Amino acid sequence: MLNERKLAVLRAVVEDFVNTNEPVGSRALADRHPLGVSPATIRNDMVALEEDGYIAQPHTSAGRVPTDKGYRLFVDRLSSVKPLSAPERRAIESFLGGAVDLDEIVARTVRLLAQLTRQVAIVQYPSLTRSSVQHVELVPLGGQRIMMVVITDTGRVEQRVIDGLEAVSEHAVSDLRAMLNRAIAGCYLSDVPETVDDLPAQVPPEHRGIAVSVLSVLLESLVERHEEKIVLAGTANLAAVDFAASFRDVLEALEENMVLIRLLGEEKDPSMLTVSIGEENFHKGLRSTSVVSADYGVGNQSLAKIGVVGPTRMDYPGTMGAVRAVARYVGQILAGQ
Amino acid sequence: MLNERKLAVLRAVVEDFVNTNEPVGSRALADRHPLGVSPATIRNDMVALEEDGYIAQPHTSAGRVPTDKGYRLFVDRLSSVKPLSAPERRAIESFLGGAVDLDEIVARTVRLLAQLTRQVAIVQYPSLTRSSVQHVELVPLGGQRIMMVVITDTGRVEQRVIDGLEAVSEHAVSDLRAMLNRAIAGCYLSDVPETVDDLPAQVPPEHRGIAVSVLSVLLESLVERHEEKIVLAGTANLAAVDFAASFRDVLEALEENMVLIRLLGEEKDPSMLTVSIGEENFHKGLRSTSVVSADYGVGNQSLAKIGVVGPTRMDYPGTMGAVRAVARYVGQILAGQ
DNA sequence: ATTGGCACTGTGGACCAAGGAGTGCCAGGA
DNA sequence: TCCTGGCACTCCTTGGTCCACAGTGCCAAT
Repeated sequence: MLNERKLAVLRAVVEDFVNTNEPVGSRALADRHPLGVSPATIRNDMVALEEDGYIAQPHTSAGRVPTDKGYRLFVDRLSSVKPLSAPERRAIESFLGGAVDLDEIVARTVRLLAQLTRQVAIVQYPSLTRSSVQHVELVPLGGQRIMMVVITDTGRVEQRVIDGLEAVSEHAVSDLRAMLNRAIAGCYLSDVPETVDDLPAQVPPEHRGIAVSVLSVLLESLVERHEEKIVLAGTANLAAVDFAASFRDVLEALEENMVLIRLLGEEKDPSMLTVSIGEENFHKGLRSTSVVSADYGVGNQSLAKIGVVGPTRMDYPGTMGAVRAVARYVGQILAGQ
Repeated sequence: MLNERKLAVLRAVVEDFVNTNEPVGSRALADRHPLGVSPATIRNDMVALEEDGYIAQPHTSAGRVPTDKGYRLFVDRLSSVKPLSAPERRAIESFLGGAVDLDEIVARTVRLLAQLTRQVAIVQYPSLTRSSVQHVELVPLGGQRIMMVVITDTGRVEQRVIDGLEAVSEHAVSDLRAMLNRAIAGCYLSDVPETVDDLPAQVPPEHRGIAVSVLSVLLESLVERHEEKIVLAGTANLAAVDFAASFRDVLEALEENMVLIRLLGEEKDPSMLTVSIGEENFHKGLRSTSVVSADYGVGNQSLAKIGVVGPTRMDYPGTMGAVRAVARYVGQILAGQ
């Protein structure tokens, strides 16, 4: 059905359309690409590609534009991830290397990715469920309140105030702190629930109430309600694009954290890079955008994801290259910390 | 020069233009406002207003549009802050009341303000310099590293990793922790530098190196480099507006934290509400926007600011009412915590 | 299977005319 | 002195027509 040349034509259509943002005609293709055939032949191939739904024409006497299906084929079979140039890689390295704590690493990563791709970048904080507990700190705040601070091995810090409903002594708190740390330091957060299960029993009865409060807040905040933190940058890059859907819809979608999380969460491809094109996106505001995302992590353990949102007519090889490279560097930086 | 009626005309021009987003003519004014005079008279007043630079016409046969100077006069003398309706106030209260920690309070506040004003909302975290230290925690991370966590009375938590360059014992750390807390708990952050000045001298010589490292990081992270944290919401609301400056410029300006900080920082008015209109803004990308900002705080101590960015043709009384109301509620919530 | 030729078709820009909104000015009236 | 109705003028907007252009689909020839 689709011989080599037709595929070459499709590839050329995608590349030209991405460059020019205008429907591309047979003559232009013949001129700019070494296809070795005349415009007429290309036209014939184009009808075939159009019948199969890979390209479409906005109106009768216009050139062709790739459809989502066309982009999909392009990404899957017609293109390869474009590695970054050496200067680009050095720039990444030095830019990310200067970060001092997790917040800064994440903030820099998202800005970097936005700048590199000239699109909207999304970075997820390292997942809590896949991190392990480094230390739990309990700080009496006076009155009946305690602040709990959990520090993970990935540098993430979560804090929560616990209203104890009974007065707590310094002593009780430090006992509880020691016990907690003995129990769960080094433990994966996902294993925390069963690990602390029998802890209240070990607490002297007079402090059991407060221990139960602390544990319930711990579990609720870290495990059950694993709100993933996400940051975003480069929305200004959207202004350069004209979307089929209204701009506003795209911005609105990007402001919803739940949407972003799900956007990155959709893992079709078990390998590193996932691309979700146009109508493939679950959210209707994002039907005219594509999302390129990747896992990052330390070693071969995935901690979270990063991604880029842009128009369907994006430079897929370049974007994929940037996302992959940044994901790798973030992993390295986190490992080195 | 500007008699009562001319001012009334200006007010009417502003109000109508804000409503319709179209240049407003003398006939429309006479119809929609009880000025008690004919269109011809209004026309005469309009030439006067135009000569004084309060209004302008896009082209000869069009109606008038307020200038920045016109808006300024309107805000200063012709309008009054519009209080929120009772249902609106209840909605604020219940929405903000549900927040559990500082992050959530801030996140909810910014969303609320964006929704209320249908514009871009900015909320600054409570300033570190005006908070007092509740507790300092030092956690040995193993090896030569220590994590320092500072908790303030406003619920803000700052953490930083210190690379000690020498091995530290549990014991040394807890000594240092106790000493630090004795010295600076309850102390305003701005007073911390002088308070800890003579602290190293009290440390046994063998731990003095680590004490100095800890103190320098403490000072550097909390006082000198008082990076103010800022969050933002409602950028999608910008899509509904057509700016003189490009949209992209506005979005870019809003992505720069430094710009936002300075935007809120400009305090012209010693009272609660500050309004900065169009060309008054220092940033060129924001020359076609106005900023309404207010302090919030506990008691009469200001902690930080919140604000709204919108087109110069915004509903000033309504926006100012919303900003003022939200600022008050946030203060109350923080006080109650 | 490929190609040059050719008729066909929407789009977009240029041009023009009519309609309308709003103004500035003036002379008359309270 | 101030207000008002009237009127001529200006400029934008809208709609219509026309034309050039880019690109197509088809066909006959190679």
